[in-house]
Amino acid sequence: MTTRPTILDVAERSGVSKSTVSNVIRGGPHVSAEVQQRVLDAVRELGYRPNGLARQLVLQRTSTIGVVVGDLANPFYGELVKLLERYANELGYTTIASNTDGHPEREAARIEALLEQRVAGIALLQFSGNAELLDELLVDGVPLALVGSTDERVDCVGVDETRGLALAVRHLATLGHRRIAYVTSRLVDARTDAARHASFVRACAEEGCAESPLEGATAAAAANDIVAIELIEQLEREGRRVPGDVSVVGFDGIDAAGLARIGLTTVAQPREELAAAGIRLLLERVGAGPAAPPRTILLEPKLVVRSSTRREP
Amino acid sequence: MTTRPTILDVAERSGVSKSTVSNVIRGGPHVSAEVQQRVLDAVRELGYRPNGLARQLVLQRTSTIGVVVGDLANPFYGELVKLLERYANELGYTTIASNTDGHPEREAARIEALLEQRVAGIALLQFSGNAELLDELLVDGVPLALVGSTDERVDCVGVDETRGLALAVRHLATLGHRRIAYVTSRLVDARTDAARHASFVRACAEEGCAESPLEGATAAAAANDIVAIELIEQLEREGRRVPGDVSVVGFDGIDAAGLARIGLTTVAQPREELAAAGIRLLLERVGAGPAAPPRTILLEPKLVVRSSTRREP
DNA sequence: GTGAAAGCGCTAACAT
DNA sequence: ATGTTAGCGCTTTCAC
Repeated sequence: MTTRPTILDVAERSGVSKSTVSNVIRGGPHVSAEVQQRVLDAVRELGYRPNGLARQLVLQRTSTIGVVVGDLANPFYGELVKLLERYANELGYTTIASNTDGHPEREAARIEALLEQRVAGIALLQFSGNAELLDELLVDGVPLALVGSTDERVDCVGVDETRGLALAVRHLATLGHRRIAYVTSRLVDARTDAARHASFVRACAEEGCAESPLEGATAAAAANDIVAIELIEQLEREGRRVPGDVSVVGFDGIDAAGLARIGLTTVAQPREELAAAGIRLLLERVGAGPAAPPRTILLEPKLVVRSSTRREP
Repeated sequence: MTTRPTILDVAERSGVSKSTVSNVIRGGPHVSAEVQQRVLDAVRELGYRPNGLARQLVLQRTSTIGVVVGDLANPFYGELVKLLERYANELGYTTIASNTDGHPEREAARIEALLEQRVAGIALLQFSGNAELLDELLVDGVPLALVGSTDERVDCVGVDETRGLALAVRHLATLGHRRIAYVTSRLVDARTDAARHASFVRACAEEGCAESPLEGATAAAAANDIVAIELIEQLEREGRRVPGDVSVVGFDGIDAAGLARIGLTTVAQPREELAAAGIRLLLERVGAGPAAPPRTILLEPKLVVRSSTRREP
């Protein structure tokens, strides 16, 4: 046998029809114990493995969900993808993760590929914000969930960015800082960056602080933890100590931030909840169809104070 | 139209047969420019998207490769998965990444699911070493590639662990260290851990060093960078400075190791080459069939000296 | 309780 | 150059 056994081979070997084999494999009804045993034996002897492709084709639905992420090497998203897979698995779904490296064209291409595989739905992790693409997906009725960013038109779960940055800026203001820089990098997706920067500006206004260039600032809020950690590197290379000369606060709450030698004060996102809600939203959408109104879930971020921030002398 | 258009709808709309549609879609031969245009128009107007499931079913082969990884949240593997996907894409393949959390049962289950999806092959990233499982896969003729670990029975690409630990131990010995600890953690897969520990022991013998418990050691070699970084944390929490009181060297070469505040001396693995060779090996196996003898590619690790190691006073 | 038959959407000979 | 036809492996009525 050079080719894989099919359901027909199992049927032949156990002396029943393929419908009966199908019934026992899927735990269907109406199978006598004796026949069941015969079929199971044949399955084992033949090393039969059901063809998921054929099954999904005839069922007209798959239990695969696509996960598209900008940068898998960013541990925050690596962990999110991992959690998304775990929760999906618990509900009987598998995931296909696709990395876009932050390129909108790649993003569109990966989504297209996912759709050709007829995934049940797609979780978008660092969505580029490409409105045209989103429109197409929406008119196509593709079940979608934005995780970690928001858009009124689709289901999404994210952290309250406004509140997160308010937490960060207030913390800095309480420590006496008044001139605060906002720092980002190319690796932060535009959408997230825009949201955080806007929230930063608002928070500054509320707390009586001013956004300043890094050179003149006594503190800095970074777009995320990776940026924050790189910022600390850069600052210290230039001879400005953290937190001695400048305080730094990050966003996300990656593990590395908690290392004693890093000690990054940061606004932590609840990763487990983000993933759990993302999957829940997505699968509810799969069930409800495109007509149901989109929902937004806003989770509470949490300020974790460590040693990268201190009172302005 | 509540259901997705099929190739038949396109055929009808453009007034040709479905084979012709198929021909233009796959860039097949024998299509007049005029018909081609008509078909393309219909595709666009209908928003037709080929059903990859159906195509793969009839083609009897898929262009998906499965990637099973122990811990996606470990940035070394996150990046590896990302690179694997990139190289696979370049060759016209897509990837499905599955996380096992290091559980052998989950590993077997995820592989089974991948096989039911009829993936063309599987890249195993932190393989548990489950010999029974490996046997089954081998007799089934599943194209396999071990990335980052080795086994004579299958294709694999890894770094020369023996050489890597020799580099680490020699470095430490040159600095005057004689009592060296080997440190690991539960999160390191057993297979990798065993290989590295064995290499460590051999290197110690060659360099005239002795493996010592951490308490009495002046230096430590960690199973990987994550362990090394955690070790530094732990050591300093206990009041032993790094590298003042004890030198630490890691393995892998993750980005975090290069941060000034971490400054971890480590044995770096060439990630790009690992990924590129992994995909190449796997796809060549897909082409060559199970009969071809397995190949092992051993890449050279590189010692990167930073500030976590120094001369023993 | 079990089997026969009709597809799911597509590709690939083989006709025309 | 285009159409016809026979499946790929499976699920699912509907008979028996």
